[in-house]
Amino acid sequence: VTSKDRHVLRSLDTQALIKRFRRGQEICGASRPAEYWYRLTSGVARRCVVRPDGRRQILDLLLPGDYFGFTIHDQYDFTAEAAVEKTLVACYSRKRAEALANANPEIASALRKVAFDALFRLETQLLILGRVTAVEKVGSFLLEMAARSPNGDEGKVTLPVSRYDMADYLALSVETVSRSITDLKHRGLITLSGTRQVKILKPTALQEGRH
Amino acid sequence: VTSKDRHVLRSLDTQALIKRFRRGQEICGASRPAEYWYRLTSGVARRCVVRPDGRRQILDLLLPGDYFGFTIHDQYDFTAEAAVEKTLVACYSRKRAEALANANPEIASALRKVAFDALFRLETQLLILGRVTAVEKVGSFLLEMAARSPNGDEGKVTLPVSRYDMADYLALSVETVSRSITDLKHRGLITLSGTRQVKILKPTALQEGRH
DNA sequence: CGTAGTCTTGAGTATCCTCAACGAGGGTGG
DNA sequence: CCACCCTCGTTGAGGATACTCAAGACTACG
Repeated sequence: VTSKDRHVLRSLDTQALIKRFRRGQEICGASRPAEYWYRLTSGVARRCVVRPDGRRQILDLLLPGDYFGFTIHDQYDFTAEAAVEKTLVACYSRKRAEALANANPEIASALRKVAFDALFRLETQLLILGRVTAVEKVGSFLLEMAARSPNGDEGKVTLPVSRYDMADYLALSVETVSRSITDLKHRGLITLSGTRQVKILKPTALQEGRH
Repeated sequence: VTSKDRHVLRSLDTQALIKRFRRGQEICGASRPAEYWYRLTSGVARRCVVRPDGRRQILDLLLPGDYFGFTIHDQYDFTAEAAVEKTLVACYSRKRAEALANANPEIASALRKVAFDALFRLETQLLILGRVTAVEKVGSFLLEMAARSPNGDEGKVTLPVSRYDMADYLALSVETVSRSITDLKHRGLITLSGTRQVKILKPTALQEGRH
């Protein structure tokens, strides 16, 4: 997604509805008519489903600039919730956005690209979930967050979510997530300041994971 | 994706290149220029990547009618291979397809939908990977294959891939996949005719998984 | 200051991976 | 036609890993 695409899509903003959510509030719910496409403006949100066994699986972690809500069905097949206070979301009427896309090829092209972007996020998460050990999963998660953070290149990351959310994203138990983090800390691959501030010291070793 | 969308996209076929692949042959390779979008015409293909530890992860299983090759980057970030003999693939020049989409909103809309379709396949796989036990994963895999097969409603499925491919799709070892299948058989949830012909007897119990 | 939610650590158990062996089927070549 | 090889599929045994249940620290907030 180029900056030009982002700029083109801003022309939708005149029609958009900006909504504000508190932590834990539902942005859109499963099995309700899929009226809108969304862009996260600020804050953090999670897109999740509840599995037959009652567990929650987070399908996507939304950071500012991310588009979501794409579906082929008439209803959403997921629930989206704000993960922090003061989460702002731009809501685009699907009908109107599609009409604009039909009228303007540039918008259609930009829309395609943000959809491919969502595809790429899902692939990345799939690769993380496919890893064997818990330490590998948590390590890859930290690296992905660093890659998606604005200032992540330096190795400093502020985790956008709680350990519980990390567990539901990685399909692990909270305890295992916590243990993996302390393990990485003891092995000198990361350091912590508080529970959310992580500094990545050895990215390549994090990627490998196995001791 | 409606039949109308499928019909609209067939107008791209006049420009398409139909290629034929043997089992195991590479359709497109990682880190090569992403020139084409693809549609699987007949046969089966797998889209996969190799992880840092040398394992292979299958990111998507392509059945007839599935589109693939979408990426935001200039190069493919995956490898696609035919999984059976006589696999036919329609290759659409990305440039020309985009030009046609820009000229014709109907094509652009249909293209969006097949991209959302790919997104949905990925989400489904993510949900399967997130399940806890191996039996649950294999069970959900069988159900998904039944859902995607033309005559799967009856509960009869022909598995399109080997146990090894299933293992790489589910991020399990081959042995565990095999054991899970015999387990499901002993518990009376499925029956086998040969190794690839599965009949699903109790779909709901398969979904639950846990004994 | 108390309470609720978050985070961490411990102990025991169930699950899955690894290594290993063996059987079945399909091709090839003598 | 048969021996041979190769891939695929299954089963067994042992060890590593993650889950569950449980309890205790830390934090934020009213």
